[in-house]
Amino acid sequence: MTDAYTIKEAAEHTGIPEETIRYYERIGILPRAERKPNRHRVYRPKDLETMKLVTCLKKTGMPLEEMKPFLKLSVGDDISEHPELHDLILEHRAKIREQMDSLQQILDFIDSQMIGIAPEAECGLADQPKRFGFLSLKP
Amino acid sequence: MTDAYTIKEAAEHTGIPEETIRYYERIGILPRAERKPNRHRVYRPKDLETMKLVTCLKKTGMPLEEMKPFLKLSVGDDISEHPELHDLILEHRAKIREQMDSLQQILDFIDSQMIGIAPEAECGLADQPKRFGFLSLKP
DNA sequence: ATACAACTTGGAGCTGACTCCAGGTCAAGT
DNA sequence: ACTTGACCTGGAGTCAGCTCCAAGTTGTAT
Repeated sequence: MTDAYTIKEAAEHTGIPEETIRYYERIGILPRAERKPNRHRVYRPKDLETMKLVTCLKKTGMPLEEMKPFLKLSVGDDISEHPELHDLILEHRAKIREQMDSLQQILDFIDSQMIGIAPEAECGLADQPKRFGFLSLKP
Repeated sequence: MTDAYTIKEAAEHTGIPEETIRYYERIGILPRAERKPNRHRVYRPKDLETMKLVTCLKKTGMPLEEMKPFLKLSVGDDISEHPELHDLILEHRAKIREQMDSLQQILDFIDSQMIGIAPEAECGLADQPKRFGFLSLKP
C-alpha cells in the first residue's frame, strides 16, 4: 500500500472538502476511486495531483465540465494522440492572459482613481466620474 | 432631453442584457431607474457608467452583494464620510493582486510544462507528472 | 457486547446569477 | 379601430457548484 490516503487525508492535503471530492467523482471530474474491501475510497499520490490540478484550473475560472478533457489524460499520454488538447490548452492560455489584462486594467484604474495619477486605465471606465477619487493610497 | 437612453440602448452600450439590467435593479445592485410617464425606464450617462462599473467589478470576481457599498456612493461623495470604503477597496485591491499572482503562476506552469523550461511554477503542482509535458509552444 | 468514529450511498436543498415567461400597458403607424 | 413593437411587472425556472442529510456498514476500542 504505497502511499494510500483516506478521503479525509486527501481533503486535508488538497484543501478540497470530502463532500466535494465525492461530488467530483459523481459528476465525473474525478475517476471512480479505488476502494478498500470495506468500500472506503483510497487515494494515491497521483490522485492528489489530479485534485490539485482541478483546484488550479478552477482558479483560472475554468468550469468543471471544461476540465474533463484535460483530466482524462493519464500520466504517460502523448499529445500526438490528443491533438485536440493542444488547441484547448492554447485557448485556455489565451483566456488566462485576457483575465490578467482585465485585472491589471482594474488595478490601474483603482490606483489612478485613488492617488490621482490616472494612467488611463480603461476597462471602459476612463471618464467615470471620480467615484473613487477620494482615496489616498499609500503603497 | 440631455442624453437619455432606453433600457435597450443601455443594454447595447454596456453589453449587459436588458433582463439582467432589470434583475440588477430588482436586487438593488442598480438604483430604481427614473421612469417616463409611460413607466419605461430612462437611463442617464452616469447610470451607464455605474453599469460599466458593475461589469468591471464582476471581472475581478466580486460577488454582486459585495458591490453594493461601492455602488451606493454617489458622484460627489467624499471618502471622509465613508471611511469603511477605504478599507473595502484596499482589501479588494489585495484580492485582485492575489488573483493575478495565481494566474501568473498557472501561466508559468503551463508554459514550463509546454516547453520544458520549468521556472518552478508552483500552484501546488511543481512535481505533477507531466500531464502537460507534451506540448510545444511557439510564443 | 456495545459504543464509537469513519466511512458509504442516494437524494434533497441551497446560493448566486441569471433567464424566461405570461399577461398587461402604451404610443405610433396603417 | 387595430395591429405592432417596445416596454412593464411579478413570478417561476435554470444552471453550476456545492453542501447537507438520513440511513446503513465496517473496524477498532472499551
